[in-house]
Amino acid sequence: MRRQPVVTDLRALHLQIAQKKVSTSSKELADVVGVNSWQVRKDFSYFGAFGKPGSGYDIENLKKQIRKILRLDSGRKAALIGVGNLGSAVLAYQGFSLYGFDIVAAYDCDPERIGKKINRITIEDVAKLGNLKRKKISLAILTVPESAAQQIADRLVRAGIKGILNFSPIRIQVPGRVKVLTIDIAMDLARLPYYMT
Amino acid sequence: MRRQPVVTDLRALHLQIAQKKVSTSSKELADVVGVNSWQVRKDFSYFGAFGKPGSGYDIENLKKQIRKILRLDSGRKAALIGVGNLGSAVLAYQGFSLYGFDIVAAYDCDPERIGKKINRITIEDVAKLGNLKRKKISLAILTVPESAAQQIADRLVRAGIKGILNFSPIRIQVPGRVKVLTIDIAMDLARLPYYMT
DNA sequence: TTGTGTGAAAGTTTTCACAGCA
DNA sequence: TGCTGTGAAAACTTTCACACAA
Repeated sequence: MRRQPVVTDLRALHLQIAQKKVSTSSKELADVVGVNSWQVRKDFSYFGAFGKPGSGYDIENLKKQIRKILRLDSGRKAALIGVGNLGSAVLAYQGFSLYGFDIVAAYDCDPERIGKKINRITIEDVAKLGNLKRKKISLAILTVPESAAQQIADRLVRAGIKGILNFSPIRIQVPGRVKVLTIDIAMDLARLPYYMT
Repeated sequence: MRRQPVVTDLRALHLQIAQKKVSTSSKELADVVGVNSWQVRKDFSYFGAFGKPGSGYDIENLKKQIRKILRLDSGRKAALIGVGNLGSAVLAYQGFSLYGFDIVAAYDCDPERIGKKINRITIEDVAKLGNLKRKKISLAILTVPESAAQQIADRLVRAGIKGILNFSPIRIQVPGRVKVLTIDIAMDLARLPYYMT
């Protein structure tokens, strides 16, 4: 499978909706995300033909199509585990609805935090992770300390989670059917000097 | 230029140092980072020949070489701008020294926060961003709200910053000589459902 | 005329397999 | 023998340029 800049087009579309536009072109989308127009067209062509020659793309329809491609059309639910500074920042962040999904639950092991509310979500005891399945939550955001990450990941897998966004700087081990995406902030920062003059 | 998994090898090396090992092989490194042994060798070969046939790599020497390749050998300094939840989490994180650099300054605009200490760093007034040059800081971590990101980025560029790790979900505009790496958490999460079964 | 969708060319990365050194 | 370093093949991605539909 290929890289997936189609995601970035979703954000571009939202910018154009904010400008009350009804249709757009591959050139306009490309300018917003910083690529070439034929890259946008090629990426779309991999999944189908959504535009009209001469007039471009209907924004509402294109948005619907991209959401379908990315499987963001069925109101995905996510849970966040570990409500420290990083977890709180992610919980408070408003940008998820843009992509058609919501963080609907948060878990922590600290009794001080359990029961408190952040952004309308009540923090639950991590012992209750088992209820993820009942709540039909399939995505997890893992913002726990490194030492707890693997153990919590195991429990997430048992609770039926299918995708994990992992913020701890370790490679967590999961069965092949579960997709993990790791964000290692220190490693990302370490990449910068190589590209600096 | 090519992708840069050499960075991930640095972490693997540290794990092996923790195990008091003196030498290692491409196979061992590959297992830790989750790739094939010939991928590790090919990546190294792009920069030189660091190993000995039959016996593998001397860990201390390899670490030195990788740091040199990634330009992490000259004690790089970084500043963090925006000490909200996300900024605090990054400041508190201990993992940067692993890659040979340090966050040595933090800035915010909130008078409540200015003067406070997190992880031995005193938060300064964002009005004093100009002193980055004097402090020989060349990297910045941008954890300010989306609305302030471009404005602060402009000031970072004027203060001589050469690389920015940007956590706001916008494409910030900088001169070509400045390298920006953007981490968009919502977009990363949006990528997951596509890969889920 | 304008702007899509795509086939073919160029460029890059990944994978393989093995010669050769310690 | 054990493990590196690398040339050559395969796979993939990016770029280009243009036929054609509205």
